[in-house]
Amino acid sequence: MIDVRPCCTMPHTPAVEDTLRTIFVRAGRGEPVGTSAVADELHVSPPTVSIMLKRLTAAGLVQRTDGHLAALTEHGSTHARDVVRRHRLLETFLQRVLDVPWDEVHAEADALEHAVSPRLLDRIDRHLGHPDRDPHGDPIPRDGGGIGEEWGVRLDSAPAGRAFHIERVYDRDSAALRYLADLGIAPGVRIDVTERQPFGGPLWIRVGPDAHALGEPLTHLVHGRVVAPAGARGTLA
Amino acid sequence: MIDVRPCCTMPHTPAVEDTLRTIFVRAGRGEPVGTSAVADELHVSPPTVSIMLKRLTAAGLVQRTDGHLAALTEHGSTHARDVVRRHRLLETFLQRVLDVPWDEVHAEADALEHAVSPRLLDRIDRHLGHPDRDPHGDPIPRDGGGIGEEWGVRLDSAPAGRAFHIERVYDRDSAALRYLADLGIAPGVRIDVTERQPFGGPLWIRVGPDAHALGEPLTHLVHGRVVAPAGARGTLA
DNA sequence: GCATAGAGTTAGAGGTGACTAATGATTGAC
DNA sequence: GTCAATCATTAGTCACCTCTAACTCTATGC
Ligand SMILES: [Mn+2]
Ligand SMILES: [Mn+2]
Ligand SMILES: [Mn+2]
Ligand SMILES: [Mn+2]
Repeated sequence: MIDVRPCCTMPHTPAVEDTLRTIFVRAGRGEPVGTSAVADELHVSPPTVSIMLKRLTAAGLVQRTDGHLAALTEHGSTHARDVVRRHRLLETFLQRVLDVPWDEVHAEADALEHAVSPRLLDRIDRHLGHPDRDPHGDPIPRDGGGIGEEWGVRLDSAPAGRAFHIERVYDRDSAALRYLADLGIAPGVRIDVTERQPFGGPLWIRVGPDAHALGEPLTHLVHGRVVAPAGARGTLA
Repeated sequence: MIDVRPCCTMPHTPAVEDTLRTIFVRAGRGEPVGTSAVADELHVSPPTVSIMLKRLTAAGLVQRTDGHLAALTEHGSTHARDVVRRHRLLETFLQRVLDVPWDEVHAEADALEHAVSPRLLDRIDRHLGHPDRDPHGDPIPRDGGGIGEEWGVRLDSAPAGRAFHIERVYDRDSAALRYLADLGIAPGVRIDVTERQPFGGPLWIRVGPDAHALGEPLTHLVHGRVVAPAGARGTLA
């Protein structure tokens, strides 16, 4: 049995920080936060996460809800946001200063986030001019709140015949990011949704002059907002 | 008892890497590498180092000599040099790109050195233009050997009445580095040794127009070479 | 109703890294 | 020559992180 223990007496090890960050991001995306889901993202076994969640709960950083799901307490959120801030600032720095490609920054930041001191992070933030968003369009939390964590509309639920403004692309899957980048899909890009096949069939889009069919898993990674009827394109073409 | 185990089966944890680096640097300075000395530098207890040295010995990375002293094997040297390369490249990057002050880069690099991937290190090296030396004048090891680890003459054994070209300043003691920087003492600077007091008394030096007395511990941190009689100054003044 | 699949947890174990306290070994002082 | 200081090691604990194997629970399907 694990004792109840205030958060401050628990060391913030890499495993603890990674778990907090994962819960924060998954919950932000509105996905259920279960033991196995977290285990998958962290590449560890479910028992490892089970024990970790128990420790985090005892420390008052996590609350368990009905069906074994996990949610951050307010205190847990504060710590998680700090880790997310480090992670996203580092991603931004790696891309802007060292030209690390889009699909590699996540893995590098995952390691570095546990090794940057607050002072160093501050220098990085200043050097970048206090950026708002990381290379995937994810908001960088600030001390005073700042931009929220809202994820907008997922591409697979965008209506056909409308334009779609891409705001965020989920950064876990490196190969998927490379593929999407090849297609020209990135935050800030506007695409047209031309056709939606039912039952998990492909979603047809246009990126500039090029048409592409996206499989369902890919569409789950892209978030943004529906902006205008695609009919406007007809007047241009 | 710890089994004999080839190096490749032993994880290169931060504790392992820090120990290898510390042995490498201490040995490079010609100082005896004992359990307590390493423990002091790593801020851990002697038993912790004792056990670590036993593991490193079993892995074929360290050899114990006569009086319990430790020395790196050739294989151990290879790994240690890699850690030192990461450490010094990071120090250089932090200073040149992020303006981290001289006396802080060591502590930051001590944490980051365990979190940079080979790919990222390569990008850092390229971004810096493959630097030779870190902010303290320490040589950055390269794959093909490169500059050696020689430490030159220690300032306390420089003769009075001669000029002294500073090549390296030992980077462990942050407060000492700050003090020396205030005095204008840094790699590449030339000073004049004006007077040597015996029995650990102060060493008098001139940095440009300013005269300073250095206590013995400080003189142990500065290495370089004796370059010319200080009498040459008289013709200038 | 019951079997099965999926998710979560418990049990048991091993590796790493850290500590304190006690014990050996060497050296230097008196 | 003995005592004390210094150094290294051993012994004994403990926390953390990870695993596999086994168990529980809860839908879901037939
Ligand atoms: Mn991480
Ligand atoms: Mn990101
Ligand atoms: Mn280190
Ligand atoms: Mn250095």
